[in-house]
Amino acid sequence: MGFSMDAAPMIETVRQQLEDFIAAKGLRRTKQRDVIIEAAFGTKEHFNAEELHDMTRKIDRSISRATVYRTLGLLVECKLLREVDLGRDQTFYDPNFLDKPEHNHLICVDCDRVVEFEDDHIAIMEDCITKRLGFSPASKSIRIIAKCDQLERTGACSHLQKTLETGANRH
Amino acid sequence: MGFSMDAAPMIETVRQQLEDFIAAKGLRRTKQRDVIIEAAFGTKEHFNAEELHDMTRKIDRSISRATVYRTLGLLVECKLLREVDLGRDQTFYDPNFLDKPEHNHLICVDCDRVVEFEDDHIAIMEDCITKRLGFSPASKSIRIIAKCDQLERTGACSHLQKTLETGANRH
DNA sequence: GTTTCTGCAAAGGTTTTGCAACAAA
DNA sequence: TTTGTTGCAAAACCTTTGCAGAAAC
Repeated sequence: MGFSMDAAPMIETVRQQLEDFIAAKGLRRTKQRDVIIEAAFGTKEHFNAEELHDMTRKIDRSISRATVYRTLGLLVECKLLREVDLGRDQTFYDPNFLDKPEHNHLICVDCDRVVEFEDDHIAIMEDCITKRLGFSPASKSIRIIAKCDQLERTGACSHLQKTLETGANRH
Repeated sequence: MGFSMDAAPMIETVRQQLEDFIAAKGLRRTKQRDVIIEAAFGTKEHFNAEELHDMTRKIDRSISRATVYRTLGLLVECKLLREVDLGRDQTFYDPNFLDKPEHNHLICVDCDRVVEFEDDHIAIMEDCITKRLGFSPASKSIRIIAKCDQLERTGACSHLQKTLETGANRH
């Protein structure tokens, strides 16, 4: 659940890109960094540091929280991973920006679902606004907070059901 | 600096709105809450809890950090204040949503300036996207990260200068 | 062999909370 | 008088960091 079928080729791309970054910076490739990448890009879900730590420990129990935090910094720095603000307390990380560099997020207040979406008009509008204000575009993050139609209509939402059953996404 | 000339009438509106909220919930009006409101809405700048605590202590030195945090929660709950994510570590609060309920933020990576803007097209687009994905709009937050044209062109930015001189906005 | 990396535990910074005294209604 | 509120200090929480040993080059 939550794991992509075609994650394997993606992970090779990621590994290569990190290796280049490591070489350029005179850093070292380690077993821990490989495991953390495997965990981080073996899912298409967003995760926080604690969740990634749990995922890595399923592969190698000895990996420490500190190493997870340090590697997350590295992965963000070399642009393999992006920080996303989902309106929760911790920093979340999104492994899907390699596939879809321009996507944004809709967050449901009812069922906590996070839906990714792309829209070409947004980029154009962002350009206009930025220039109008005397700046140049650097990046953007559009977060839409929404209410679940399914819940409103039927009184139940499949995602909320799932969340309650598995205890996932609790915060 | 950073204080609005017509803050006084605004504060009366705020006080009234909080009073209604307090009455409806069976809470109490206190000296501390009055002071915190005076500080929070006596500026048009965004602030974090620590900064608001400093501002209140200029009016009444005895007000504690805990009360500031608790009152911030109250003000957000009754929609007088809104939390904004400026990409920094702490939560910031924006007192300008009463005046401009639909505004968004542009944040400069060069000079840390935060510019508020409104744009009617955004609301329309947000509606389209939300409905397309099977949700109903609840709220949105668009954050544009930009680069300062002034700095790029002239090698200096008035805001950056000011920031360095006064030590404001440091983080 | 040198330099980077790791795990541990401790520290850092922000926000929340338990509690006894206090103030509002 | 009752109930909500405050200030203090401690706790909780996420994240970073110092250090000695281990691993990569």
